[in-house]
Amino acid sequence: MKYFSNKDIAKLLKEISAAYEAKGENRFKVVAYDSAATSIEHATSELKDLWEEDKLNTIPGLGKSIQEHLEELFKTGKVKHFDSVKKSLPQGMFPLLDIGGLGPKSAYKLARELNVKNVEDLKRAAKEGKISKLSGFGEKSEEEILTAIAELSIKTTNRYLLTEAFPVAERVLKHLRSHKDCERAEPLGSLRRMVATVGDIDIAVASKNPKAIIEHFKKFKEISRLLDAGPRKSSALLLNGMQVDLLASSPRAFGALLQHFTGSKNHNVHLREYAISKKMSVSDYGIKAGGKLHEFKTEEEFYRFLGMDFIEPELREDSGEIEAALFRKLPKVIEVKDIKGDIHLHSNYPIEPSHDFGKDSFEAIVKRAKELDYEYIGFSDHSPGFSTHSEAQIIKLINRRKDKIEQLKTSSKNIKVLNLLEIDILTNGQLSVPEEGLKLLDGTIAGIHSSHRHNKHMITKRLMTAISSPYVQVISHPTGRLLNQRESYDADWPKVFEACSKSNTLLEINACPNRLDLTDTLIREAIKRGVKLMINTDAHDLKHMDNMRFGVAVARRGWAEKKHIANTLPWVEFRKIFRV
DNA sequence: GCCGTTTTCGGCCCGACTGTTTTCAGTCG
Repeated sequence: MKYFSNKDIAKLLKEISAAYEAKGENRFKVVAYDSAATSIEHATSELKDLWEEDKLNTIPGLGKSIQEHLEELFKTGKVKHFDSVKKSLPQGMFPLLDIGGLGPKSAYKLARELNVKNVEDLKRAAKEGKISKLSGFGEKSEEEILTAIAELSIKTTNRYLLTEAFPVAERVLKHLRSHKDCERAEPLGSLRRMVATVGDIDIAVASKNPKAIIEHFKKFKEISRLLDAGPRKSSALLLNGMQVDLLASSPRAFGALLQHFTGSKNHNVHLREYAISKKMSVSDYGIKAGGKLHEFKTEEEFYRFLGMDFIEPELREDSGEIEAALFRKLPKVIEVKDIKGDIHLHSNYPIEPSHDFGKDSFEAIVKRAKELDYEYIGFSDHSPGFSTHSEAQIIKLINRRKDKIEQLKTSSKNIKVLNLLEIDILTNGQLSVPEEGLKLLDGTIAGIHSSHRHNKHMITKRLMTAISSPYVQVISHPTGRLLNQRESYDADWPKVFEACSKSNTLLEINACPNRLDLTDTLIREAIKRGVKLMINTDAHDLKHMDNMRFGVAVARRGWAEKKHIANTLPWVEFRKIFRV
């Protein structure tokens, strides 16, 4: 049977939402399906896994009815009710929903009136001038449709890594800040919330002259097409296919704008519903209460006015943060400055020829670590190939490297150095370095680097074996995901967490921007189960050592506090984890 | 269809922008 990924399911629910809207169903039902779909798109666990663990109800917006439909989907591969809903409509409307600017109503009308079956048909109809003849459509909309169809191919379907999106945002910000009336310009939306991947770039500007800012924005060199531009809001598609949304407001009301545009959407909806219950009304202009609009320069004032604590952007996912803020129960989440060391670092030390190793020397890494004010670092080069070396050879190589690192330990002032290796958890669960070799090290980081497609049972077994080893202190990138490339593998996480908690094995939060692994939801789950974590950059290059902030961000999204993260400990405490 | 420090019934965020209109519907975030 077909595997249904979150993406597939979200698309399916969006189609059902569109179908209901086209049919003129209760609009709240339409919204319910749509928000369930959005919620699933943003979920960081696969729904199939959650369903197997009976935890579908942890996804906001999935109630009894949709959960039952999903159960049917996972069991039988289809949902009879969905099929019958879609069947009563022209099938050609669904492919049209991908076209920007076309919603359910328009897609339905076009599919029905023009009998189009797909995007190609619609393109032909537009070129023949058939669309502009329909009531409700005109020449402009016909033109818009053709443009939007042309853009389908340049608009990438993938979401962007934070490291891809930030530089683009920086260029837009630089352009905006060059205008004399720009008082502040900030990246918001999922970028500010540090979601692992972002779909577009949202930017807010504080200015006494928003109109001038919008005019200035329109002149940004990288704009391919302006999607819309009003007096305070504008959207544009860039040459690289990314979309930028810009919102400008007076500095007086910038707090509410920051809040509004940071999202998430679900957070805002929940917040506004709460406001209504208190006879207030929230918008991006401020908070209306007692017939008066209250404006806020900062978000702190904004949240305080609603009677709650300030909520860090990374927490705004409508996963309990509003209730926590009301009851002063928000976590004091970890910050970059709390980090005292980074122990997953790859050097250019040639442990064996033709090995995957880092770009920089031990010495250069030590120097950089000192600049970052770290108290300790760990060299965790990959272990020598298991299949290409005998045990004796592996031990010899580890010994040789040990000598080099020991020298470094004595010569390095003001920073402690750990002699570690990142070893492989082999397909049979065994470690890639024999016990005698492990004894030569201060500790090990173990990770799965092969056979990622093993089933849940096998992966869990492999992880459990590594966790139970007295020589393994840390499990690296525990889910194995590579954003936009490879899904997480499946493991029995509750079981893994329990084992880690018992053996005091640390789970890594890998800060590499295309990993961010553990994921935010698993971090939160792990913490609840008493697992200790640590954040490492897995740097293969000095520059990568600066990625720590992404690891900290994902930890924050998982509600991690300083006390949950082992490498916030000072050296005297931290060393106890290792054999030093 | 979802959800609950406002309720298990009866509500459901708020506003901008566009095009086709003569006051609004559709789409988007």
